Amino acid sequence: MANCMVFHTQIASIMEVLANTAVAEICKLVDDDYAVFRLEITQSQKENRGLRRKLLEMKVSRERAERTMRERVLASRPSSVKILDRYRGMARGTFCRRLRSRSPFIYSSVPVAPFPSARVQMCNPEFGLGHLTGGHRNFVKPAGHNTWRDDQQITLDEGSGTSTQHVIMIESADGEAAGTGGSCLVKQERTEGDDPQHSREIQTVDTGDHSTTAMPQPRTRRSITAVSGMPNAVLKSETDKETLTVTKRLLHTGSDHRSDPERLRLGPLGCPAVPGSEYLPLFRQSQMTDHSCGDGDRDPLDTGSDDPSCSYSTELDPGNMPLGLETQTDMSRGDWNRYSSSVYYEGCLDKKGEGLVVDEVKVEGDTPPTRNGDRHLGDGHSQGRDFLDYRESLETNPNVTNHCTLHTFRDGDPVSMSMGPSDPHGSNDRARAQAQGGEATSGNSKDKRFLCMFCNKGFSCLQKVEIHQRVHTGEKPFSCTQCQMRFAQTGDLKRHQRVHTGEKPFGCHLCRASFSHSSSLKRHQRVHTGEKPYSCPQCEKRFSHQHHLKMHLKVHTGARSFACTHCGKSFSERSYLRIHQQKKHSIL
DNA sequence: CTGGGGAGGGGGCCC
DNA sequence: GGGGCCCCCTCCCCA
Repeated sequence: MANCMVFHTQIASIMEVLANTAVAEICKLVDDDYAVFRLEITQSQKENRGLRRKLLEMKVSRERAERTMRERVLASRPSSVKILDRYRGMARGTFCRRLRSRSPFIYSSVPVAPFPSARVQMCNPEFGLGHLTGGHRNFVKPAGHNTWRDDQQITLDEGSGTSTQHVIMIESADGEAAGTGGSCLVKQERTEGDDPQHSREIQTVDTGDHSTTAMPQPRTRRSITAVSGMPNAVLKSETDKETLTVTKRLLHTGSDHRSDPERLRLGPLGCPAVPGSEYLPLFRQSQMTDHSCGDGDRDPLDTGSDDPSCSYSTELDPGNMPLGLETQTDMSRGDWNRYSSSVYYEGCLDKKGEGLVVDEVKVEGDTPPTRNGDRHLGDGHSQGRDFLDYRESLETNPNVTNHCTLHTFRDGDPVSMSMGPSDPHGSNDRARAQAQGGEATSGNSKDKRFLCMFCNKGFSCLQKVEIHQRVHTGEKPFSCTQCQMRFAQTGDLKRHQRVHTGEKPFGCHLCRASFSHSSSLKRHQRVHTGEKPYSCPQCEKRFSHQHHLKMHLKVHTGARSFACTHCGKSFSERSYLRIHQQKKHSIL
């Protein structure tokens, strides 16, 4: 019996040992698996971060590529604004004026004249020779001149090269409405070499000619407290000696977001540093006023939609000169497209002025989704389109606050009024229609649960989302072996290859015409049916072709977008201009 | 010669 | 993958 008890005890102890061993092994396995899982999770997280980083880099690289493209175009245009290296002095009594120019390097009108450190000056030969110092002509606007013309030359004097100065400018959108009576504040900071008597940092300067004329008091006076905050742009010369900090802050948030300087502040279009130039662009934004009531004063180079990046006909109403930086933009002719990226990207130059650093992608969605203007932002075809579509997609984001009254722009866009064959009074663009119709995305239905990470648009399956997102990422995995063109969708490539093969599978059953596009056939068949779905809203004339209507609308608007650079003669179409130049100027 | 209009080519994108 | 729509571009004809 005793032996039996001992035996049982031994067995029990053995069982316990075995159990403990088993538990230990199980725990070890669990720990190992846990470690493996953790490692995998960590790796996945790293991959995710890497992908996000790549995605962001892709965006930035695309943005830079576009900017480079624009810079090339802009570089060929004479800039009327210069930032001088040395301070040349400036007379007292210079007022803050609104700068406006076609140049992309238009900055701020900063009335810093009373200070030796004045560095931003307005110069206009028309106003007479001001104070000549050091070979630089600084012009002071005389009494009686309340306006600045397009052709005014503007000189920005950066002051002495040894001092670091900050010019902070405040203006408000309602300054536009304030007309000439508005004012702006200029905060000027000097970090070294300041004359104590000029150490005032804040000065309120009336933009009107109050010194000589009894202009009404400005309706708006900005508080200097609004100056505080981070500078929106820090620009540094290549010599790294001078820093010009400009802050613009919107003090009045009116309903018209077109003039929102925060939104238009600095974009890739706004800060293109001219290669090889030491001049630093500060702003290029709303000076690109393009009034539809063109009076022929447009820059011949400004060919409307023809010039994707350099078209900023800036026609101001002399009697209603707004204030400060020009922030009004007339998008009535699709000008949004010209600097769409500047609208949606907040950027600033890095310290070396090497390029834009995209801080964030603004998704305010207050940009009119016009694609009727100029879709050519960059290379003349698809590059700009991507951004437009990206912007357009942003507008469809239900999470995006849409402050913009889209119809406001479209009302001014004669082209978009009657473009749709089914809807002669607007919204032929489906995305636009969706946005306008309140369905911000096409994926609100239950079966469209796969959302685009960029625009939140919904799709029914993951693959469709992936294809759609190529719109945003610019990915074009399908390339043509014969012409190196690339496409985001395989169907597009297949269709494109008919260009090389000559295949035209879509034949008209009423005639012998055949087409490579099904839509071309359908469009062609209107020849037989007499269908003219595109009607002019102004003269009730109808067209079978959308482009016909678009061209026809120019008859009403008087738009002449294509100007000859040799004789200045304007044409409504590029082909007319080309023929003219071939015949008149022997330009091929 | 100019410019309005007709028509086709072709890419982007969505369903 | 195909169909379809939208858009821009270009060429051509003709008053």
